[in-house]
Amino acid sequence: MLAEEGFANFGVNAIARRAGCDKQLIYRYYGGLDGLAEAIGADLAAELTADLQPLSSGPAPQSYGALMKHLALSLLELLKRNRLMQQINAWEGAAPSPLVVKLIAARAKRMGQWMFEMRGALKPPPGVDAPAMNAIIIASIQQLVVSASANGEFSGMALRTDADWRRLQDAISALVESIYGP
Amino acid sequence: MLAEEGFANFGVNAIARRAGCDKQLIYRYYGGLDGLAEAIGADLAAELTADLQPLSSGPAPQSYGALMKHLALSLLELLKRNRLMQQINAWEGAAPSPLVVKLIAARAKRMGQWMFEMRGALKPPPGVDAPAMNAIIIASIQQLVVSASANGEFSGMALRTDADWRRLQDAISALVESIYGP
DNA sequence: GTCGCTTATCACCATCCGGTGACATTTCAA
DNA sequence: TTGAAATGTCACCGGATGGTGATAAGCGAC
Repeated sequence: MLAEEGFANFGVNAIARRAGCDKQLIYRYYGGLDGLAEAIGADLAAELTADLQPLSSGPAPQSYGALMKHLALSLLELLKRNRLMQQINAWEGAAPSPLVVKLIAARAKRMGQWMFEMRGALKPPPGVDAPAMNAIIIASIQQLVVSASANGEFSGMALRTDADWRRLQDAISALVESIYGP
Repeated sequence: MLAEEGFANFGVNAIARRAGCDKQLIYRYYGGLDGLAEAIGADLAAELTADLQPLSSGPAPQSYGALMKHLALSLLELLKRNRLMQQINAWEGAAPSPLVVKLIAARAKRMGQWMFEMRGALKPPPGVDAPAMNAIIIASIQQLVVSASANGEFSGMALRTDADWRRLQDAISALVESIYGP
């Protein structure tokens, strides 16, 4: 329900209606929305772990640039598929409800671990503010995926067909290379 | 009110309460929320025009790279200051209500005009997908400003103090240069 | 003054929300 | 069989929402 409709009408009544049961059961078994958020957070962390698993299994990248390219493109694919994570991103800035905050924390923790594991001993080239650059790259990916899912485009760039997305992948690849080298 | 609280509790009752008048007046003078959105849209367009005005008055950039750097940094400053525009960006992906859609359209139109005027005859270097690159740059700026205003950071990069923002400016400058040249 | 028009205020409606208490039903062990 | 615990269902509460009709207050023209 969160993945499909977001956090707009997310409440006890709507959940119970959709689940086909009485809302009282939500209070009895989860202790209200707070407890339910806890459960959803745990579920999301598990799902995220499963999604991240295959991405770490390939051959280790040879350079920091190659690593970041892999990371960026992987994140793009993962976000494109996972509508719940899109919604979390979309609602992060709009309505930071306790539920959203909880889910963001669960996601950030898991993502950080993954990044750390994959980085290993690779170092960015000197003279480049890698954390800032990476923040810019990740931020753009998040924004573009969210806008694509909401409007099918961003700032005049269409993001609907596979060709559109391939174009974006190429641009991201070129951008990462021009920052960190091949 | 939109700038401060966003679109979360934006309704006839809340507006009337805040304005210190009866909600009936909103229906009488604006024809409900739809008409009010129209008026706000027009107001936003005017405000945006005023904000964009001084940015176009400087010396014309010498290269496409210099132009884009100027555009990106200007957009960053403008967004940082204009909380209403932050809210619009934040709510674009979350809850595309008719009001948000109207405001987005009003903003996109004005921004497009501005971009077109400033570009003039400058051409990007060959072999670079400039629209895609620009979309990435603008997307990252939007996401970073929204996250900064909501959380004070993004993906582990703090965005609170002036020094933080200067660091981001430097990164954006370096990034644009590495794409388009100096 | 008094009429008519614009302006503002109030009371009210149906609907939804989160939350709670009381009741009916099932399950299962003593 | 009986009785208690677990489970499911329903009705209700106060408060909020969007929306509308009736009523009162100001105010200028004749």
